[in-house]
Amino acid sequence: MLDISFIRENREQVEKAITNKGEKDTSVVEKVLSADEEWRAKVHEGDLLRSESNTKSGKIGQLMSQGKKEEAQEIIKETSAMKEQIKEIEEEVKKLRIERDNLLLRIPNVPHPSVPVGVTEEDNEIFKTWGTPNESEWRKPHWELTERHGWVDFERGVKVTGAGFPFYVGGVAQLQRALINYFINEAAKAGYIEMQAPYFVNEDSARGTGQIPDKEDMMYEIPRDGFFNIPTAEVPVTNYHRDEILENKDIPKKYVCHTPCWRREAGSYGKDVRGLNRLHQFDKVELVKIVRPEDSYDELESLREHAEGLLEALELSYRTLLMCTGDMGFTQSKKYDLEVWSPGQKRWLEVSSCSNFESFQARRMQLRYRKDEKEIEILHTLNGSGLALPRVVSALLEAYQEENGKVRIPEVLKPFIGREYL
RNA sequence: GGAGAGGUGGCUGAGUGGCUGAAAGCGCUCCCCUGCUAAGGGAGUAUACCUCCAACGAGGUAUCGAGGGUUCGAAUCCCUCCCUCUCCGCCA
Repeated sequence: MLDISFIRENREQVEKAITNKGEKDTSVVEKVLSADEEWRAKVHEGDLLRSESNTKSGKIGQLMSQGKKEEAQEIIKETSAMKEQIKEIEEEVKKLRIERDNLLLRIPNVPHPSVPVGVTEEDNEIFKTWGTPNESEWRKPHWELTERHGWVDFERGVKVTGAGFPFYVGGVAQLQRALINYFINEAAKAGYIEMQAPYFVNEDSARGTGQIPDKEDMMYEIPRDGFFNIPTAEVPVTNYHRDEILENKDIPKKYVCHTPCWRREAGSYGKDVRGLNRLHQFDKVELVKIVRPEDSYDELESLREHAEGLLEALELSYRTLLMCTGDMGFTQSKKYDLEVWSPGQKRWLEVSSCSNFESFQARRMQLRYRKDEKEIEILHTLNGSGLALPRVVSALLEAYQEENGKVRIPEVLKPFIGREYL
């Protein structure tokens, strides 16, 4: 959610942001401004009336205690008349407020000036490439390897739950656990506080990070209890400090959290979802930062570098994309995607997405800090995967396979597994 | 899940219809006093929104778990929900 006064003062910039993010109709800005004006006028009208009524009610109290019942009766008549009017205005205020806020929630975050303007993924900028994508023909896709070794059981996953909920068995289960440990350890070294979070969140939390409204279809729901399964640890971890005013000395906050993630992924099919490429449940280690506004872009770079460092330590070739305005999503102001090279599939797989939300999420969730004695300011939030597990696993299996079908264990993971081959 | 108790400011805790945005204490900030230090005195110390102002600032409204209701007027009375605690049940 953008600041309404920011929209008031930077109307053209906001309209341009909407266009650049791929929405043709910018009339929502016009609408939100006029709704806001209407709302403010009504609020003022109500405030004045209530003030008058409060004064009169006070007088009634005085008169009553002095025993002047008749005089009091006079005023009671007056205030009774006002009562209905106040109620009416209050209802209108409420209606206008909801109207304004609904419009406000439909305005996307404004992209940072450094973000390339574009429409589709074609327009994303290749920010950097690390390593050389291995093109050798003999390398098999990971699903052949996992099948041969019995490492991932898709069929029984279907039987027990449904498509997209595989079992990991033996080597790959071990590998995933090793990766999770490695990722968390690295984050801890970099100053992130390790956290374990709930796997369900309530509606307020889903709204806080921007999953609702509009993106509730991505989440699994537990309607009986009013919960959503988390689609990413971003949701519980960022909401951890929702509705709080943090002390200046406690900023920045940096958290690392491993959770399973559930996503309905409606409408996807074909080779995109083959093997481990796209699942309904997957594990991810997530990095979340809550920082001072003036630091957020530096923090985005260090977040990206941290995630890149993990792939480098695993010696997996990757590239980093700077997402263009049209491909970056509603809530972000700047976003990098990290894509690892999958030598068996000969394609890039997204394994991390590092974003700065500026104050967009923090404003929704009233996440603030005391800047000094006089001022309280909205914080900036960021998050990035560090990293998403299944695609790292597939790239790893494919990259570390040998022609005889065996899979070597990367150097940095050996301490966790304790042998040469998986 | 059943029975009972309760949710007030950064914390502790008063407050059962008007003078309570809220006593008192603690904490914190600033000032004063004091050379003897686990001392004393004073002032200040919630958040959001609206209006006015070039600005410093001034004024108003709302908020005592959340939402609704009663009333001229609600922290205080009524209803619903959420949460916490105690006992019982269940349980990794």
